[in-house]
Amino acid sequence: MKQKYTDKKAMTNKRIVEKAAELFNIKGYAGTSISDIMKATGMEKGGIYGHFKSKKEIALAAFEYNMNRVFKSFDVNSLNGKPSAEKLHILFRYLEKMYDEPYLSGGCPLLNTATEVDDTDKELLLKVRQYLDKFKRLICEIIKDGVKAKEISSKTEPEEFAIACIEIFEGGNLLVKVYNDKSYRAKAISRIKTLIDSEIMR
Amino acid sequence: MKQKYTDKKAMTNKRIVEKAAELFNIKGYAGTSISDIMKATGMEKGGIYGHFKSKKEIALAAFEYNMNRVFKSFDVNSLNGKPSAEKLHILFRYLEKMYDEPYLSGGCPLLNTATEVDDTDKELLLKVRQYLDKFKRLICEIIKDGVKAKEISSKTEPEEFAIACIEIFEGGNLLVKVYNDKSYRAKAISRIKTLIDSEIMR
DNA sequence: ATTAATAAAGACCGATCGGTCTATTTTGTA
DNA sequence: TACAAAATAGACCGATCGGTCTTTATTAAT
Repeated sequence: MKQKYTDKKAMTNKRIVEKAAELFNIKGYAGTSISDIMKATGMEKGGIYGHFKSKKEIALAAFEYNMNRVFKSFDVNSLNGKPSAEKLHILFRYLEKMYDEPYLSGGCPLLNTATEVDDTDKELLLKVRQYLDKFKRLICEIIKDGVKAKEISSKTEPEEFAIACIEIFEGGNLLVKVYNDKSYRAKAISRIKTLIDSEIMR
Repeated sequence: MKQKYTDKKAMTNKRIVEKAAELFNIKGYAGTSISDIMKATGMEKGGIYGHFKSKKEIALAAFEYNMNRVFKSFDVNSLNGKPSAEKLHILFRYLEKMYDEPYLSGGCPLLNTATEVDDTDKELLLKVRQYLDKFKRLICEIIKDGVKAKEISSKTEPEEFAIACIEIFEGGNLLVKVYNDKSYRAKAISRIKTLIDSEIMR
């Protein structure tokens, strides 16, 4: 059977991506070398290049891995039936937990990757954009549902509102870095909560 | 006279810092090589290392240069006598202009530098912290004056408020990068304005 | 057990990295 | 104009970069 080969390949592939994802998120794309990945995986160069054709291919896979790790375990269906404000609150509380070290070291991959590659690598920037769009859409859908259910003022622009939430969140993530203090993220999220409440009809 | 030597040295030093500042802000610390700086300045390696003892010394000077460029031409005294809300509005309008390309290519140096070095270079991170503190203090002082003048509610926490403004601003700067669209900064600033107005007593 | 296919190892490549050192040029002094 | 000092050039260094290629293990099929 061909299954066993494929399994092994997939497992090794995953090991490389996992380790590389952490390195890239901490030291950046330019700051991480193949030899760093070799040390982290315990593999030799030939082994790694049997899985990826270039450093950038690893970086692309690593970024996707980090982003999926953040969002994958969020169950959208668990929000069903809840008021919009609570939905958003649950989302950001979830993110606060996901962004905690050591689960995700190096901070927000969106923030890290965007700031590094925006002027230097279109392909990676596009991937960042895709995931930020996804993040935005998630918030947008909650808002739209809330407006439909007449919980949220119809004057609320879902896109604008989502952008506002994301900017506060990422701004918070930045200050977490600068002051090495997670409470900035918590406070940012509580400001997002205030913003949400101000859009709720009563 | 010794003056002429010193002048020349200072001028060359400035030329190196200027060019390096742009490169570091666009390509990052790890992504910028000495040979990049050689090309940009038209100087040879020996000349550059006559001015700085290491790449990091150049990076430190370059970051300070970028930050001073952003804040230096802001005249705090010009705010005298104006209402607090207008003071803050003037500040962020000023920043919006300063952050426009091509005047400052590569985006916000605070954002760029913090995200790259937070896990890798304590010295640079400290510099970032210093300038972010300065930024925060500037906003804080305006708020405190406003509270004293009974324009702003005494319930407003100056520190918290300043942090909120900075996070929105930097979040906006991040989205400018991701979508390559300056309007995200403008919209972020208009949300900061809304935030300010909500603290004004009427 | 033999053979074919796959995966991984690791020697090797040219290019470039940050940094040093000496030779040369430019500048100021006498 | 001769000399000293300061500034710059550029050859040179070992280390490391990303990437390739051949050899060696490992695994599956016969």
